[in-house]
Amino acid sequence: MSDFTKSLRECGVPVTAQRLAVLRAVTRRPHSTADELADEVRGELGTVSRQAIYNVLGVLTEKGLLRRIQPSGSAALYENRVGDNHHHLICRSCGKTVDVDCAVGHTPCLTAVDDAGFIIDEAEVLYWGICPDCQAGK
Amino acid sequence: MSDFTKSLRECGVPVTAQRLAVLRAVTRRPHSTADELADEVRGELGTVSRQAIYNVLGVLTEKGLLRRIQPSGSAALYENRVGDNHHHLICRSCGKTVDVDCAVGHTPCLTAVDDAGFIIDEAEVLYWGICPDCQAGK
DNA sequence: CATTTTTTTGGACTTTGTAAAGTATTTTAC
DNA sequence: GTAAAATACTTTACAAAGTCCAAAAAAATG
Repeated sequence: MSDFTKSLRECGVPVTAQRLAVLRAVTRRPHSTADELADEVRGELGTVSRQAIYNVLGVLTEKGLLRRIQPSGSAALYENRVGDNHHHLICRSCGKTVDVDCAVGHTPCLTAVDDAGFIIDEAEVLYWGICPDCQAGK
Repeated sequence: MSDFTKSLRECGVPVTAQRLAVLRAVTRRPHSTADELADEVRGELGTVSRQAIYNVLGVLTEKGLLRRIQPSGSAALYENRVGDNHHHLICRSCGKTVDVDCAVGHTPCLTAVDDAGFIIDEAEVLYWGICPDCQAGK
């Protein structure tokens, strides 16, 4: 049984070809949009409906197998690196997105903050800047 | 001359009724979507095109008079509190968004991070959780 | 294996945002 | 102030991202 199959079982969701293919696609191409993942999945399975992709991404995100990030000015991106407190660097020029480990290491911002009564479960950090390639004028 | 007029002049952009009304609307209702702001503006000016709202929000954001935040799963939100390094708490349940001062005070995350060669100009932090009202089951 | 639950499909629809061309307003220079 | 030039606004059309819904298919359950 594949690792992905096991993950799905552990989350209590039925195992389908589409879900396995989405998990593989996200692993191959982290920080991809739903549309890009749909292309990847179709390369494996043939025809897959757009709705199925959105359903799968929604379920897997909800179950914590995937993480969704939504940078300003682009569609939502998905990645399978979950469980650690890493953040993202995004290029304002080309949109390239790369992982970056948390500055403080242990959910830094989550603790030292006036929480206004909120129960906080996640601190999402987006660093905006210009990537090396765009600095070089490529 | 109103403060908003002065701000626009200082940014070198022509002063129009629509721009002033958008600035007032954002001040009255920070963390609003373009659509909500359009309603506010129309309450003041009567008919205003959707495109004008988007144009104005774009220009003012670009000039640094407004700030745009784009939480996952909702349209972009705008606020007029700029220039300080504050962040946002967002309720996963009702979407309520409130300001929160930066935990460390001085662009904390911007400095201590492996920047992968990026030139970083902003660290955007979104804290996700459940607001007091939703905790109370309202 | 049959039943029940859940997912996937396919199409239409909504929301959010952008583009382009023409008209109106604001600014700038007298 | 007034006229010319620059800029913004309106209107219409379009595109992208995502959702809704009912029927068909697949997976889980007993």
